[in-house]
This record gives sequence, C-alpha cells and structure tokens, in this order.
Amino acid sequence: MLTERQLLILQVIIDDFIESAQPVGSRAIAKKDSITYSSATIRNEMADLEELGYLEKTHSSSGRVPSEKGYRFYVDHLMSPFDLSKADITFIQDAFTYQMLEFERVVQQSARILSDLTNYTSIILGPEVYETKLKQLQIIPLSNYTAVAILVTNTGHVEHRSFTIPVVIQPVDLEKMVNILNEKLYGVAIIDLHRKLRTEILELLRKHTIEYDKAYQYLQAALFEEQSSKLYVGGKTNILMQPEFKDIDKVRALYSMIEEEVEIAHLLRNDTEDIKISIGHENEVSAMQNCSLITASYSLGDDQMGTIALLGPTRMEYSKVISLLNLLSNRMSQTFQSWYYSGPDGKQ
Amino acid sequence: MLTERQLLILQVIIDDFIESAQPVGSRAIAKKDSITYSSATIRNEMADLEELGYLEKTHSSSGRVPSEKGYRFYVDHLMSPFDLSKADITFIQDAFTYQMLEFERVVQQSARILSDLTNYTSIILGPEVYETKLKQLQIIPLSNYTAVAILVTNTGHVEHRSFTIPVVIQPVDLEKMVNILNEKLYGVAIIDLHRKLRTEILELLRKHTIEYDKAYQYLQAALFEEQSSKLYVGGKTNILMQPEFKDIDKVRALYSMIEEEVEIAHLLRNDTEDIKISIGHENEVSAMQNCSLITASYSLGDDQMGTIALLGPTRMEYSKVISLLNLLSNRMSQTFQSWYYSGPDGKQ
DNA sequence: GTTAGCACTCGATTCCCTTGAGTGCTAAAT
DNA sequence: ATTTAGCACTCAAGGGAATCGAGTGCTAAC
Repeated sequence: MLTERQLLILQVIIDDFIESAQPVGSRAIAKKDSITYSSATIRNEMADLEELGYLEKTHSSSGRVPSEKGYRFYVDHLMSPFDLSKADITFIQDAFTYQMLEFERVVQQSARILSDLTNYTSIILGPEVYETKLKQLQIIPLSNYTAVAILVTNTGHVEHRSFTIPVVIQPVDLEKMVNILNEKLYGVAIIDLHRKLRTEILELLRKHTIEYDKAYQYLQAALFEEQSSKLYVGGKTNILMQPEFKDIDKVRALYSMIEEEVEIAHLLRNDTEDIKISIGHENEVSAMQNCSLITASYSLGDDQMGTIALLGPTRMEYSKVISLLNLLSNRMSQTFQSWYYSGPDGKQ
Repeated sequence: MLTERQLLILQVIIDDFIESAQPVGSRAIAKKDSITYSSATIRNEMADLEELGYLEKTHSSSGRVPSEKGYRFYVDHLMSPFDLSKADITFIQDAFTYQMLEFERVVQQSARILSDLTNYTSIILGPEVYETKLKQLQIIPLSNYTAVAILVTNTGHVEHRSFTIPVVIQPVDLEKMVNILNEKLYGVAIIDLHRKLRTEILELLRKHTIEYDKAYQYLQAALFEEQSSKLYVGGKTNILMQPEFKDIDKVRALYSMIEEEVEIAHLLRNDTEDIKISIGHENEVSAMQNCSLITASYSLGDDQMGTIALLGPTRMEYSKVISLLNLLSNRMSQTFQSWYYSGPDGKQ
C-alpha cells in the first residue's frame, strides 16, 4: 500500500511528465509548491516507487518516467478531474447549435472538435446501420439503362448506388416494384431488410413482375453492399506533433494500422456506458503499444449507437480527454435524441 | 546546344538518380552498358552539364544530382516512354470492369489505383457539379419536424441534406413545392438552379404556397451549400516512404498543405487536354517546392470534368506516372462516356 | 579527343573528452 | 526514526579531432 506522500509524489511526477514529456528529476519535484520535502527525500520515495513498478528510468542516471502500471494507477486513483475551459465549452456548444441535422455531419464535426481541442487523433465509429429503420426506398432512372437506387433511413441517413437496369425489366415493372417494396418495408430495420426481402416479399413480387429473380439480385447488389459501420478519423496529422512520434517509422506503423478499418472498428467497439481506457500494452495491436486509446460511447435513447475515441501517446492528458469525451458523447446522444422527441426546432 | 553524348549522359544520370535517390558518380555511369567512355570523360561532361545548370552537386566532392532545370529538360526531351507492365494494365482493367456505376466510386477507385501503383500520393479533383443537370429533386419527411432533401443529377450523383421544416409550412405545401420544382427544373444545369429558382420559379410558387420566402430559404440552405467540387486523396501515407521525406517537418508542411482543399483545388485545375507537369519551384506553394505535381484531365465527351494528379518528390518516375495518368484518365473518360451512349451493359 | 593517374575535398563515421542533470548512498541533523 | 545535506558516481548529449572513402578536377600522356 502506498503512503500519502508516495501518492502525492507519484501524482506530481505524472502530471509533470504529461505536460513536459521530459523525464522528471527529484529536484524539479522538490521545487513544486505542493511538495515540502527535500530532493533527497523525493529521491528515496522515487526509488521505492520505481521498485513497486510505477516509475521507470530511461537510463541509470536519468529522471523518472511513468510506467504503464504508473499510468494505470494514475487514471484509476490519482488524477484530478479536469475543468474544461469556458472557451472550449462554448466552442463545443456553438458547434452543436448550428444545423446539426445529419448523422454524418454530427459525427464529422465531433471528430473534428475532438482532434482540434486535444491535438490527438480522434476516431469515431459510426452506428451499425442495421439498427436504423427504412424510411423510403426510391429508384430514379438516369438513362434507359441505368438508375440510381436511394435508401433513406429514419436517422436521415441516405445510401445510394447506381446500377444498370437489366434489359428484361421494364421501367413500369421497376416502378411497381418500388411501390410494393415501400409499402411492405416501411419502418423495417435495415438489418432485417435482407431476410424480409427474401421471404415475405418474394411471393408478392412474383405476381407483379416477371423477372423477379433478376430484379432481386440487382436490387440487392445496389443496396446492401456496404452496410458496415463507417469510421471517421480526425486530426490524423496531430500524431506528427507528438514528440514521441518524431521517429517516422512509428508514424508509419500507426498510420497503416489506422487504415485497417475493420480491425480498428473491432478494437474500438465499446459496449459499456463507461469510458474505457487502454494504456500502452493493454492494447493488443503492436503498433498501438506506445499509445493510449480512450473510448466512450454515444447512444440514442437506450440503444448504443457507436463509439468515439481518442488516440494519443501513453503520455496523454487523460483527465482532459475524459472530460471532453464525456461532454461530447453526451452532446451527441442528446442531439440524436432531439431528432426524435423534441419540438419543432429540433433543439432541446 | 547539347551534344549527343551530353544528352545520353544526362539521361542516364537522371534515370539512375530517379531509381536510387543517391547522388550519381562518374564511375557508376561509366560502368553502364550504354556508356562506352571512361569515368574521366564522364567527369568532364558532367562538369559541363553542371555549368549549364542541368546538374548539381550536394557538396563539392559529391556525385551529381539533377537540378530542376535538369528534370525539366528530361521530361521535355529525354525521357523514354514507359511501358506499363502487363500486370499493371490488367489490374486497372479489372478494377474498371466490375460495377463502376457511380461517380464517387470511379474516382475513389482511380485514386487508389494511382497511389498503389506508384507509391506517390494521388489527388483527384471532382467535377464541378455545376456542369451536371438536375434529374430529380425529392423531399422525404423523417418526422413531423425534419425532412431530408435529395438531389439527383444525370451523372448519378446524389446530394442530400437534412433540415428542419419551418412550422409555417404544411406537408402538403412541401409536396406541392417539390412537384413544381421537379416539373420546372428537370434537366436544368446545377449551376443555373440558383438563378432559376430565384427568378422564374418564384412567381409560380407564390401562387401555391403562402410561405414561399421561408421555404425558399430553407431549400436553398438544404441543397446548395457545398457544391464546391470535391477532392479525393489516395495514398497520403506514401509520402512517408520517400527518402526525401524522412524529415518529419517537411511531411507536416505537405500534409497541412493537402488539407487546404480550396487551395489545392485551385492548383490542380488543369484545363488543357494535355498532361501538365510542375517541377519543384514551378509550383507556387512553398510546401510543394521539393515536389513535382503531374496532372491530367478527364472528361465527358467534349466537356472537361476534372483533374487527376500525382504528387511526389521531384525525383519522380515521370515516365511511368505519365503513362499511368494517360491510361487512367482515358479509362475514366470512357467510363463516364459509356454511361450515356452505350449499350445496356454499360460496357464498351 | 580520350583516358589514366593523382592530389584534393568533404560528408560520414568513430572515438574521445567534457559537461551537466540526475541518481544512490552515507552520515549528520532533527 | 525521519529527513536532509553532501558527495561520488553514471550516463546521454554535444563538441572536436582523426580516419575513411566516394567522388571530383586537373594534368599529362595516349
């Protein structure tokens, strides 16, 4: 068990290192206002903290640097809550008052806010489209041979895909089909669309169009190809600003990691209500092992929608990042909520 | 005027340097099969070529490096046409045979192809949406207070924007409005939409809806906000692979430059039929002055649509890049063409 | 005109020395 | 029993000096 004094010293060291990115020496600590002991005492405590695994040295005569265990202890027990500046808060509020009526827009804006306010890289995992519901389906002919299919969900999300119209299908058939589909599929969750199309609608359609199979096949290709949830990344170049990434190879590794959308999406998904923090080697992926990843989730009512995250060096401003993620995930959830339950202005 | 031998030597030096990124020495040149002179002779010629400004030394006893004037001469007179490998060609053809029916898709795919095949960064400037024509306008209500407006162009491009419905406007008004708009605006170029809305349609609409002004204002906000042509960037991280960018500051400068979409768009626009090459300081922007930018344009029929470009170090594989850009811009133009004039399969 | 030969240049690498920030330990002070 | 002052020690970083070698320019011979 750590003594009060050790707790204090550990906290001060980590705070200092997070700010300065330089190994912290005993003299520097002794000078702090909150510290009343001499550098020699500090040295003794530091030696103990090192032995306990909370601190490390970069070389035998260097100052101390927090270990991953140190950071873990810090975020669990030590760190003091961060008060966002008035400026930051109004910045966020402002961003959310002006015409935030589209999912994509909210998410992109949020990613941007996060990266701008932290100098880290923000990653936002979009919702599983599956959970939203079909509002309207439309097929708009572009030429005699091509058309664009448009799918609108209740969240205002629009998917579209152009396709060639098979010769055997007449425009009038197409129209009939769309009518039937809209009638039968309105309000159906996107995740169920596929199944429903294949079963219930099949018979119905057969009565009206001769070439159901072909039409079905095309429709499916047109609409259901990429419904995997999207990744929004903000401030990718912020990584370059961090002193721990002055070595270009690390940057390269991290970038190619971020481009692995599938893997990242998997890593991110945070199903809990809480904020989740992964420090250094707590991350499974090797390219991220000198990084920390902090994730929070946003939701619509009780439904988890997606995850917002910040990726930075292990020497991260945990406290600030957590405050920000909390504020922003709430703000996002609120916004989505307001689209459904609020007054005519869509404001709270 | 350069002698035959000088031309040969210059060519060999630049070819070598483009491949190796290392200053080229006289001995290395003398060893090449195509060179029958001794290193001493080469040295004399190199000294002359340096005096003429085509070569430079990095320091007084180093090998030679092409100057920007050298590169310029090389691309204008020296470089031999590059035969793309069978593999590369089939790779491109394959990419274009499978369901390329959306503008975005074609462009994104192309950007990817370019960056993958070259290890440079590709930038594609989308078409001015203005030049395309309105196919259909739709407003789909999402709730009592919100709706999504969708605009489809003849190129299969879909724009959409959610908005709040002003209280004063009834759903039935909305419907009427959309009908009128579709009737009157079908086939109108996007660039003319604005004007037309403001003039001709105004009176017509006034007869039918009470709150035209409000509706107009909302419609406009919903549909015409971001019609600037889009930028598609591929292989941004390829920059990190080039030895001339092992210095992180240069990378940072270049990245923040690329993010200036407006400026880049302006730089890129290539209104000629031909391929345009800007070497080093021929670029106005300082962050690009150790880069070369090669642009080509793609078109629909006789209408220039947009620009595709590759950005790399001045030591670029000009010859290969040019072949690739030629092939790809043609392939893109063809594809767009085929959407309009070809048979039911959309194939040539 | 071409080439061999040689002195010369200069970046890169290595080694050594110095500096200074920081430690650990011991002994004295509280 | 803590705390602190003092001192010897460690090691990274930075600054020459020495060495190496790739490459040049020039001269004289072919």
